[in-house]
Order: sequence, then structure tokens, then C-alpha cells
Amino acid sequence: MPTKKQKQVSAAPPERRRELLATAAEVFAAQGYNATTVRKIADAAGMLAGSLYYHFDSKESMLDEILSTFLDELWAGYDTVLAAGLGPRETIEALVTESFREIDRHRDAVAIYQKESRHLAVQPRFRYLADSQVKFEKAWLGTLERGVAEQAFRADLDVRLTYRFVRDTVWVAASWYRPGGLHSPEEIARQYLSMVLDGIALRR
Amino acid sequence: MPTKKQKQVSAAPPERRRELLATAAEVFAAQGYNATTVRKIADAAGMLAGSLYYHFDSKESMLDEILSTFLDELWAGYDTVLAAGLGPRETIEALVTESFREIDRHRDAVAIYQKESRHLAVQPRFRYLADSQVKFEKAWLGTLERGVAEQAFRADLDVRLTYRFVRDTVWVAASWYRPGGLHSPEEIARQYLSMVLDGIALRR
Amino acid sequence: MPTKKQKQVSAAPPERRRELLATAAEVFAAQGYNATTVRKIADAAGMLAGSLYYHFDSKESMLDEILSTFLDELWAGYDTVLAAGLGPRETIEALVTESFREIDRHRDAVAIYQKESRHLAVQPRFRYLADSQVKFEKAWLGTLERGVAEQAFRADLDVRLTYRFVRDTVWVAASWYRPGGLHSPEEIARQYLSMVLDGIALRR
Amino acid sequence: MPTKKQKQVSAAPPERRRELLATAAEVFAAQGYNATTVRKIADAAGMLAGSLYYHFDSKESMLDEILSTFLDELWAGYDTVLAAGLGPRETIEALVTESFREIDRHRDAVAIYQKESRHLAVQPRFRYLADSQVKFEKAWLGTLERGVAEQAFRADLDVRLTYRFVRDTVWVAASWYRPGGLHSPEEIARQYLSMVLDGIALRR
DNA sequence: TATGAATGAGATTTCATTCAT
DNA sequence: TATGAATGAAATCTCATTCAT
Repeated sequence: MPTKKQKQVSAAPPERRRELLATAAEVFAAQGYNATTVRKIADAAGMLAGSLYYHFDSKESMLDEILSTFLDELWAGYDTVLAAGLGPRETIEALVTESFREIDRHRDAVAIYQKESRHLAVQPRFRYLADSQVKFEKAWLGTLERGVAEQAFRADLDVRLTYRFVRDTVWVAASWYRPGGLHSPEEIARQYLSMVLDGIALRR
Repeated sequence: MPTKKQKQVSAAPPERRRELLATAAEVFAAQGYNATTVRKIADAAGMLAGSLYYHFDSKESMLDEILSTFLDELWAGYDTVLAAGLGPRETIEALVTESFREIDRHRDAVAIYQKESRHLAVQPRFRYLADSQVKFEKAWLGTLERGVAEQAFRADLDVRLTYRFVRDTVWVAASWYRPGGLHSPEEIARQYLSMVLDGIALRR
Repeated sequence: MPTKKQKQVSAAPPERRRELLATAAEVFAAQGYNATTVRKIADAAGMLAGSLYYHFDSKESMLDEILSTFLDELWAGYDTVLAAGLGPRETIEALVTESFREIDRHRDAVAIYQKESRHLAVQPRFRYLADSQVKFEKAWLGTLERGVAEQAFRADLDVRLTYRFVRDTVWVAASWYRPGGLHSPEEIARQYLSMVLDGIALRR
Repeated sequence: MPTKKQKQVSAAPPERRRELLATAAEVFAAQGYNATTVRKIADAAGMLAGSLYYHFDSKESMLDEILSTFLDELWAGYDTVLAAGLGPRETIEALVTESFREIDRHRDAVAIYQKESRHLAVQPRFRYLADSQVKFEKAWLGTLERGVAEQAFRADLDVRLTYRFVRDTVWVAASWYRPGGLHSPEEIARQYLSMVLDGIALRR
């Protein structure tokens, strides 16, 4: 039964949008949002700059949709993990693994997020970035604190510093990660977790 | 390393220049290079946009001077460390500590470097960024490999992954570091090293 | 007078055309011709912008048809009045009454005419607006002059000023007139004529 | 003592602005706001389109400044009249005369106001147009009502209709008025008042 | 040294119009 | 008849840069 492409019954309209957003995300990630002209996006999509405005209100709304779509999916994954009732170490392991999966699925969006979220977050339109940031910190920092209390994590470290360490460590990976590379997201997660949890020094 | 452009105006008091560059760096770091208009810099410096051109050739040359000054100093520090003939673990410790000191001294430049160096490096004018990158990798990766060989570091990790892990982990700190905060650069370095080398998990 | 363009699509049901023109006229009148996008018209008509082009050549041709239809009807009425051989005062009364009837029937067209005719008239396509203007002035000014000569109207006024006064006085009414309001066009005409002819001051 | 141009001591900066606004107003009045491109304004001012943005934020802000400046002056004049404690007929006479003086001084702004104020007034930025409208109606309608009560004006007319009649009759004059023409504003006001108050019909 | 005004190139956006389906 | 997608021209606006004073 050679149905290469199942008919998009009701999911028809967003199809083109999604393609265009993927293209835009690629260019944004590669060149930076501000350095990206809509003409570059249109070129990459094989159309004229003005034509993009049939699909989107503005360059900014493309950025908005890219980021919010990513964050929605990220939180779907995180919320599942957080609701699973795991111990602190297992929660951290699951969050890190989930993060690398998201990087794998949304590499461009993550890269954009890394570079732009800080100065975007002050704009009302992008308030949700700041909100997400807060929720994010609550989840990770809370887990780390629980881990210290339950003697899963070291107590001699500034927990806030630890939080930043783990957070940055994971997410900057998006800047060099290439989907379809040598390592699967799970494999990268495994090695990262090993380093983060046990260190890189050889134990004697 | 960056070859310094000839100073543009003969006897421009270096004092004012430095102030203006610091101002520019602050704005670049906060808003991103492309999103920063010369007007914003001028506003922050209390002058009109056109007046900046008495001091600098162009917006790009400000960026250039900020980044090259930073890299010059960074390499002065690194080269001293690398010439000291320390063991691999001690070398890593010294490099990390030196890195946090540079973040302390050049926070804005580091933040700019993080955000912009990738797409700048392709321009001839900023070739030195790519050169530095190569030299940087040689120093760190080499030290890590030496450490594995000398059984200072674990052999079961992908060393390239380890390199990125350590590199990113240290430098992203510039994105949240505030000079004059709770911890001195040395204290932060100490804790970071402890995490990187020994992990955050409690050993039983 | 406007020479009708050939109907663009052979058997386009004139019914739908008329509806669409009424819709277009409404939007033109409310927002101004230039500020009206074809999308706004299409929205108001419950279709997509491109679909309008099945019915009309262009946005301009809609405007053309609205204005020429209105002027055709206006002149049918005026010509009847002018051919009736009335005295000057009675002619003015009849013209004013007829004008308010036209405002009642073509409110939007009149409003558009008021706002746009001056700058449209220079275009060849809209030459008929200028022609109408000339014919209009001839009819009114002539009647007023005849009235002065026959001692129906005051001789101490600049007749040109009087002409403008009467003309404007009547037609601006389209800007506030709402069909189906308190007063019938005939009643408004009566009161306007009373003011124009006898003034608003109480006679002692 | 040939002082052609007194030195503009403190009023220096707005000089250029005022010139440019006058130019813009001229073009807006002639072609309509929407049909006027900033390029046309710039051409008329002998500069490039982009250069206008050194002086103004946007095309809209030029319009805003033109209209608000006009209304400020108008109300200064009206308020003086209204505060003078005149009888109703004398108040109407003074308001009409003042109106023609404003038309003389701000012909372009008045023409723009006539054409654009209705659809602008719905925008928050131009709320003051609606406010002014209300205040305007209060002043004129109030005076007319007082005049009816004090038997200065006819009681057999719909006063609201009378208000519109007088209001429109005066202000549309801006559409044909040319400063420096045959009649001074005062002379036009005199004849208009004569028509409005006593009618154009010859009394027997 | 700095200002005020402008340039000119290019960016984003708008919109009437077209056209295959 | 209408839709969905696009074109292409032009409009508004931005901004690094220049320059006379």
C-alpha cells in the first residue's frame, strides 16, 4: 500500500506555515535574528520577501511562533518528567535527557532562544520567555535542593551556582549539536550526566 | 592575534576612548551587536550619534577594538599558564581560574564574544577570532588529552565532548556573572572546578 | 457624463455586483478611498480579496462605477428640474430638494464624491467629475444670477460666494446624514431652504 | 536699522520643524493624507525621504502635530470669544469671524481636518479630535439654544440642524478659500453672516 | 570635540493584482 | 464563483555614516 504521504485531512493549512517557520528558524539560528533580513528568509524559502507576509504578520511574529512552539513542547516533556514522582537524581537525569531530545528536535529554536531570549524577555510580547525562565528555575533548583536534602547531591556547593552550571552545561550544547551526528541525544545525555554527576577527574 | 589597526586620530586621549568603548561594550552585551544602534551608544555616552565618529571609524571598529583588546589580554594570561609547565590537572585548574578572572575583567566583551563570534569569524576583519578559536581548542583539548594519557582524567569519555563541556560551562558564566557579586572569580572558579572535576553527586 | 465601460464579465448577475458595490461604497465612505484596502472590502463582503477580481477589474473601477452611477442618477433628477421652466426661487428649491433625495439614496457615493472628487478629477478616467462640476456650476450659478436679476435674491451679495454657500451647505450634509433618521430628505430640504432663503435670525 | 530677521534667541530649534510641517500640511491638504507619500513631502521640502525622520518620528506624527497645533490655536481664539460674555447673536458673529481668521491662518490644517478627522478620531492617538468635536458642539449649540431662548434666533427650526448648517457652512469654506484672495477673512465672514442670519432671498 | 542636519542604502511592510485550482 | 498562494512595485522607516559649523 504505497501511501507515501497520507492525506492531510484537517491538518492541511498549517503545513506551509511549518515549512516556512523551519526555514526561518534555520536562518535565524545561523545568522542571528537581527542580522537576518526577511529577504534572506524568503530566498531560502524560494519566494519573494513580500510573499512571507501572506503567511505571517511580521518578522517578529515568526520569531514568536518559533519560540513559543518550542517552549510548549519543552514544557510538555518537562511536565511529564516532573509529574512522574522520581527521586531527585533520577529527575535530573530525566530532565537532562529530555533536554537533549528537545535540542535534537528543535535545534534551531534552542539556538535562537539562547541568543535572543534575554533581551526579548523585556518586551510584553515575549513575556512568556521570562515566565518560562522562572518556572524552569523552580523545577531545576527545586530538584537540586531536594537532592541535597536527601543526600543525593553534595551539600558543600552553592546550590544556585550548581543550578546555573547544570543548566548552561546542557543548553549551550545546542550551539554545536548537529542532529544526525555521531551521537544520539540519549548518548550525549548519558555522557553529560556522567560528567556532571561524577566529574571528569579519574578517581583514585 | 589581532594586528592593531593604526590609531585613527593621532593624539586622541586614550582615556575617553576607553570610556566610550566600555559604554559601547555594555550596550552591545545587553542588546546584541546588530540590535545596537550607534544612537543607543551615543545616548548612553551622553552625546550625539555623529560625535562618536570623531573617536571611531565605525560601529564595527568599536566592536573590533573591544574584542581584540579582550583577546589580547586573555592570551597574555593563558600563555603564562601554558608556559608554566604544570601537570594537566593543574593546567586545567589554572586555565579555568584565569578564565573567570577574564570574565570578571571583561564581562561585556566576553558576552559579546559568546553571542557574536561565530558569525563574525567568517569576515576577514575578524579572522583573528577564528585563529583564536583554533589556538584555544589546541590548548584545552591538548591538555585534556594529556590528562587522559597521564591518568589524571577519565578515559571513558569522548574527549571532544569533554572539551566542549568544560569550555562552554566556564564561558557561559559570563551571561549571568555580575562583577562585585557574592563570589569572587577565584571562588567561583574553585566551585566550578570542583563540580567539573568531581561531579555534583554525593559519593558514598 | 461617464461613458460606461463595457461590462467586464459577460453575464455577471447584476445583483451581486450591486451588493458588492454597495459594500465597497460603504467602506470607501467610512475610511476614505486610499485608506481602504481591497481586503477590507472583501472582508466586509465575506470573501477573499482576490475573489473581488472576478467581479471587477480593479479597485479603481469600483470607485468609478460607484461615482458614475451616482452622477448619472443625479443628473437625471437635475435635468428634469431644469427642464421644468420654473422661476429661480422655485428652481433652487427644487434643486435643493432633489439634492437631499440623492443624498438619501446615495449617501456613501456622495460622501466619497465630497472627499475624493477634487484630486480624482485630474485623471483622464475621472474627467467626467470635472465635467459634471462645470455643468453643476452653470446650473446653480445661472439660476442664482437669474434670481438676482429677477429680484428673487439679494443683489448685495457676491453671487459666487452665494453659490458656494448654497452648494456646500447642501452637500456637506451627506457627512452627517443617516438614511432612515428622524427627518425625511424632504423635511430636511424644507428646513435648509428656510435657513438659506430667510436666515436663522428672528425677524423683528 | 535693517533687521530683516530678528535673531531667534530661544525659539531656534522649532524653526525647521515649522517649515517642514507647513510643507507637509500643504501636500496633505492638496492630495489627502493617505495619498501623500513621505517622498512627496520630502521632494517638496528639497530633501530625501529618509531625512524627514531626523525631524519626525513618522508620517503620522507630522499629521498629529499639524492638527494639534491648529486646534490649540483655534481654541485659544474660541475661548477668548466665549469668555467675553457677549449676547448669542454677537457670539455667533464673533465665532464665525474667528473661524474665518483661523481658516486664513491654517488653511491647510483646516482642509486636512475636514477630510481626515472623522476616521482619525477613532484612533487613541487622535482622541483629542473627538474631544474637540464635543467641546465645539457644546459651544455652538449652546449659543444657538441661548439665542432661541432670548429670541435672537428663530424657534421654528430644529436647533441641531441649525447647528450643523452653520458649522458646515463655515468650515467647508476652507476647501475653496485661498489666502490673499479677493476677500479678507473678515469680509467673507461678514457676507457669510449676512447669509446665515438673514438668508439669501430678497425681502419684500 | 561635539552638534545638527542631512544622505543613501537597505530593511520591513503594504497592497493591488494575478493565477492555478 | 471563490480560494490560497504568490508577485512585484512601492511605501514607510531605520540607521550607519558624513560634513559644515
